[in-house]
Amino acid sequence: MENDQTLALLDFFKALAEPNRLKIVGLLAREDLAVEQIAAMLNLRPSTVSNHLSYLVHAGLVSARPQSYYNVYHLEVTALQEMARRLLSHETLQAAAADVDLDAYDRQVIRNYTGPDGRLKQLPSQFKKMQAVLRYVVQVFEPGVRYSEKEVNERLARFHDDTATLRRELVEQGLMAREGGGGQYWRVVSED
Amino acid sequence: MENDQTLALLDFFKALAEPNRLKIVGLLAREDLAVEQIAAMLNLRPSTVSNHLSYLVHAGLVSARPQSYYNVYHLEVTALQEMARRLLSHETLQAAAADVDLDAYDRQVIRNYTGPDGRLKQLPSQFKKMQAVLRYVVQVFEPGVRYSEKEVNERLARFHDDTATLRRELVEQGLMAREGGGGQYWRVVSED
DNA sequence: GAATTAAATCGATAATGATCGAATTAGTTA
DNA sequence: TAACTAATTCGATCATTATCGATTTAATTC
Repeated sequence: MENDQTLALLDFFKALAEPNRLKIVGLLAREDLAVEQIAAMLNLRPSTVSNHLSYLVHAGLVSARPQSYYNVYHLEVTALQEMARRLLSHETLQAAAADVDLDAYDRQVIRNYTGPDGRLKQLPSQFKKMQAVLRYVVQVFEPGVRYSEKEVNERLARFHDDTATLRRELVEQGLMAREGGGGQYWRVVSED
Repeated sequence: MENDQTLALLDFFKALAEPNRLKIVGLLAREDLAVEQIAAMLNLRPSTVSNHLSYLVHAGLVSARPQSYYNVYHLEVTALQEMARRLLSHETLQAAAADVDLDAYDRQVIRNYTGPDGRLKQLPSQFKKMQAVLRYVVQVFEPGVRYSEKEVNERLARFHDDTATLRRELVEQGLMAREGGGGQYWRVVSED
């Protein structure tokens, strides 16, 4: 997590992920109310309602206005709609996974399929795992450099004897490209 | 609660109100993933991830597609945006408080201020409570009927001797209206 | 058919949170 | 100043749930 944006999003969801708090928001959508009034309507003790309201205030969905010697709570409709609007954008969700270790699975597969010499003990039959292996081996090719088929095979041979399969899969998965018919290969750089 | 719409809303919030589940959604926003992959990325056991995914599936935010002999999970972006859009409408929130006892607070105030004879022991000084009392006493007037000031006082006297204050407050709070200067009063019907 | 693999389910544990009553705070009325 | 009122905070209890390891299920590979 770590991310400010995402923490706010989490507080937002936590605030609304409880039945009585949803009801409180529904009541405040009609009119401003004091703790005592909400407590009577929901048949809860004022201390309980106070606790619920603290979640809503912390999420910025509700504000308290002192009036004479009690507090009147008010729904911040704009804050709520702002959050909802933010949910409609794709970047918001991707940011939630900002600090996740995206390569952890690949490393796990590599660890299982390579011996102490760094060579592949075998080629995975599973699609997922083959992809992880391919993303690993493709790193021996420099972006922007052209390689002959012989050079490609030499480099792939460091990992496994079946260089033909590796080469074909690399092209099929779009990690490398080949000039039509000729012997020129190069690494494709992903846009991620 | 009881309400289908609201229950779905609650499941939606519950599904997203947990840090690791938010991260899973963020990961699935990039690409479809299998349980094992997610588990490696988040450094959690597959059983834990499976549990989290069941919440997301139940909320309709994620779907599972069997592929060879494992499951590939997919983010239902449209379902998520549909929920977000629903949040932007006011009716959705009001529906959350559909089955709440809106008059519970008023009854509580009336109970505290009336004696066994049904008369008011005193008039509340607090604004909130006075409003509750006024909503109570105004019910002795029929909607659509016009009353002289004398008739108004007679009816209010059933509740308290200070009929002048009650009459003035009823008009001030918009619960009754008076014809300019003349002695004609009538009950105002609220739109709620 | 036997061994392997991914995922789900189950049982247990530890952490979080919903709720209440009691005590405290702060502002109000008399 | 004293008594009152609304709200918050505190301490305790009970329910929910996040997590793990072990077991089970189902599909795959050899």
